[in-house]
Amino acid sequence: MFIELDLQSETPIYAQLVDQIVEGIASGALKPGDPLPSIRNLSEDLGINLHTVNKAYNLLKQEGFLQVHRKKGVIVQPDGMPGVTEEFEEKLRQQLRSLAAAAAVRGMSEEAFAQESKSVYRDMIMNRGGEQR
Amino acid sequence: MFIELDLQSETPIYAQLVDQIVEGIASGALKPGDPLPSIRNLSEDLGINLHTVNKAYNLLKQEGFLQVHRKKGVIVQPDGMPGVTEEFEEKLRQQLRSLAAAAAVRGMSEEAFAQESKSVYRDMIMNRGGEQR
DNA sequence: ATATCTGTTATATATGTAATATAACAAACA
DNA sequence: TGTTTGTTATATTACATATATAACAGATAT
Repeated sequence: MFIELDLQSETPIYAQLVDQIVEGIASGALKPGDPLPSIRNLSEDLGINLHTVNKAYNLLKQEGFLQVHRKKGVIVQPDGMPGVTEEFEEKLRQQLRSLAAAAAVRGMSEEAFAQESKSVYRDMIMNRGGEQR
Repeated sequence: MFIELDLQSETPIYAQLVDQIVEGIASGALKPGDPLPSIRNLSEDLGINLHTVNKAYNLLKQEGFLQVHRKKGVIVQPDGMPGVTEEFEEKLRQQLRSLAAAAAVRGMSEEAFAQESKSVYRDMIMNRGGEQR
């Protein structure tokens, strides 16, 4: 796993972990069934506390992106990722609204904003095999 | 001004204020030079503390979206909004990356994501006169 | 069986942010 | 001369973040 933390950032450490793991799954670097480091291992590798990693793993488990077994440890959800729920759509729209407003006020056009969204999505997916969806 | 606060939300009150004012400017509901309610008036209207409104106004002033005068009170930036700086682009990309990853993992396609971005932007601008940019 | 590693849970503590409550000050205005 | 403006200062409450230990029970390997 390639996790880089910015301890000076205003975004909490646990949130950075969540983001980067989700991005790892989206990019294909993490595939369904893949094991993740144990809480203690990862926390030690990153030089942070056990509970910070635990919080991130639990959030991802609650969202359905991870499974946590006594046996297998922590693995990427092998039984299909959660889909586009109405709840997620609503959250997505709300966040996009905030970004779109800030962009529009600064003079960024609708096309530029949509294009930026598109290329960010594409850059994330790029090096993924053709096996998904 | 049409400000609606969700006191149960996990997004801070001051951030909700910032968001909605920026959206007001983006949508054209607030035009350059338009006055905003005084700190005390708005805080009383919304039933929140003076300092919470002050914090929001100050952030917007620092970003260049508002001007604060002893004379005129608080007004929407009349001398041209800040443009698309490199700093803003970077922040925008980072946030879009997080959203795009969550969308991709859930199976939302690149086109659907870009389309969502586009329509959210459009819905925000809709009822704006043709006077901008 | 014994030691070890897993996630899980419980406490406690330090730090920072968010939000509130008062209070006061100086500039501008009617 | 009051009144309203933004501004600043202080104090307090509540909550989130992150850390430090400690212990427990299930699972695994020696």
